[in-house]
Amino acid sequence: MEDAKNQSAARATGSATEPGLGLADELPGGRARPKTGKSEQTRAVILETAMRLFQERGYDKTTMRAIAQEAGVSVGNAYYYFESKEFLIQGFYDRMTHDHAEDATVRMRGVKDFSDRLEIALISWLDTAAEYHEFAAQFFRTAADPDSSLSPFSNESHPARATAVALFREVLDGSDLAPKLDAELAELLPDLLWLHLMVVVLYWVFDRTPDTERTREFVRRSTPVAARVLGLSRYRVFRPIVRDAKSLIQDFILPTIGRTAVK
Amino acid sequence: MEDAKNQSAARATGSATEPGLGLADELPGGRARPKTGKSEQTRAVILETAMRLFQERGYDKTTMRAIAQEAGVSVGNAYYYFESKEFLIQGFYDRMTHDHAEDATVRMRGVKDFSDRLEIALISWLDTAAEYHEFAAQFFRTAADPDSSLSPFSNESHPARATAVALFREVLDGSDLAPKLDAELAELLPDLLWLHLMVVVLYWVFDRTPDTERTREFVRRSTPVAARVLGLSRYRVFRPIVRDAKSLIQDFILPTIGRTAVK
DNA sequence: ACCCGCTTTTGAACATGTTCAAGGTCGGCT
DNA sequence: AGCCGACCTTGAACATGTTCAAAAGCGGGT
Repeated sequence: MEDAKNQSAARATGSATEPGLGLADELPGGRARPKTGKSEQTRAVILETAMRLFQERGYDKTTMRAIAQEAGVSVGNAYYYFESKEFLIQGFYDRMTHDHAEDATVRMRGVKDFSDRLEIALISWLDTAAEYHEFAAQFFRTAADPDSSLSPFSNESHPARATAVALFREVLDGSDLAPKLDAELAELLPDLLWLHLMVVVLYWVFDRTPDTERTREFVRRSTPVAARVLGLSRYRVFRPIVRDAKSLIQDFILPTIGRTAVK
Repeated sequence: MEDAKNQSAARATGSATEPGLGLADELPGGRARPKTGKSEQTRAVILETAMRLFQERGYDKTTMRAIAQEAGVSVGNAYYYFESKEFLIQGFYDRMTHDHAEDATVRMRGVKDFSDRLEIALISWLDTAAEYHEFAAQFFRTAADPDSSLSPFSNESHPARATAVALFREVLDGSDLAPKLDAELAELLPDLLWLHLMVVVLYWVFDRTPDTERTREFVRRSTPVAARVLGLSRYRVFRPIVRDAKSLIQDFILPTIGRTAVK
């Protein structure tokens, strides 16, 4: 559990932040390394090829040899840029998060009702992720490993989560519910709504209905309930229970998922 | 996603129900097959050996070759009894569920307060699972695969879940809370509490504190909140929201997790 | 005793993720 | 030009889960 971290690894760092179309024109005369751009390009080719093959054949059926061959490089070269096969998934993760945030923002424009905004954000995720549902299960298995850096919670260095949480902050802030809420609670909500998305994702992964219609219905049904619970939270009677829930979330949930926004 | 199910597999069926000490003395002159007991014994030896090695070295570090060698059989023979390496995990799963139910029942004896009973049941699970925490992560990754028959929800043929749900029914029924609850809600609760356990398990898998102290604290803090929410549910004001939540659970949660008790 | 068919067992072969020592490329320095 | 060192690239070798055709028990019918 504490080993296997000292081989030739330690390469394949950073990047993975670009949605996929980067060509490294930026920072022409960078820090201290020449950075011909050639290297970045090789990396990009490998990633693009992998993502395409994953989508065409699924994760398990896509071999590293096939990726290397299609990308026109050697197997070892792929490993020079990506620590393991799993790390190639990161590409999807980042791209999806980016696309989702963009799409949801557009769709929410003009909508004020919190429940509606939340539903839009979640449905938007389902639409964005739709084309990957086929092999999402295999990808999910990997993401569930706490030791993997691909785990949605835990493991720092995940700007994707920050992007997603920011989106949910927008869901809340742009709604008519925001001004009515307790400030402290409002502070926790973006992370909590992201957690709601994680639950939806879990549901979605297991969903085998056509077009994941069941998950969509689940979203349509659960968002109004969530909205209603939040709406009620400001009444006096609930003061104590809201306090409990808040501290529970603050002390035990957020610290575990990477405290994106907490101070 | 729909293939690889027609090879030499289809063996390695049933069983996996015994906590581990079965020797097949029962049913001496069984149905139609001789069933020397030899076969069952080989299977048992392989399973026991595998479980021991998993515990000693972890899941990934235990090779099928090592299991076979230690068990004194050939690799192929292990595959004759177990469809894959993952299926060996089932042994743990079943044993733990059994031990947990037994231990929790004893510990709850005499305790009436619902919150206390729930806490006992959950802490009991943590104690039962403690020795496996080391390699639980690796096991968890497998369990997260919707296509795997080891997934805690979905995939029928899991008596373990029924056992666990029955335990939580006992948690509720033996408490002072039971008579105060709406009958319909009470019917859903066992499954819901089992879901609570699943959340705790998720938390536990990611928990790296000594003796998983953080998870224990999480349990101690979350059970009173759960109890309070349930206690409140019988008041009139909440009628509508309870109704919403109930139908949400009934229509979307339970059917997905294998409707252990629903009718 | 012998053969038949079934279950059980074997071990070599296969597939695929991963490693690694060796070599190649390239920009700059002398 | 020629060399240096860092960065890239290669492909064979390795580790391990899995398959499969063949062989080895084994029980009963003749």
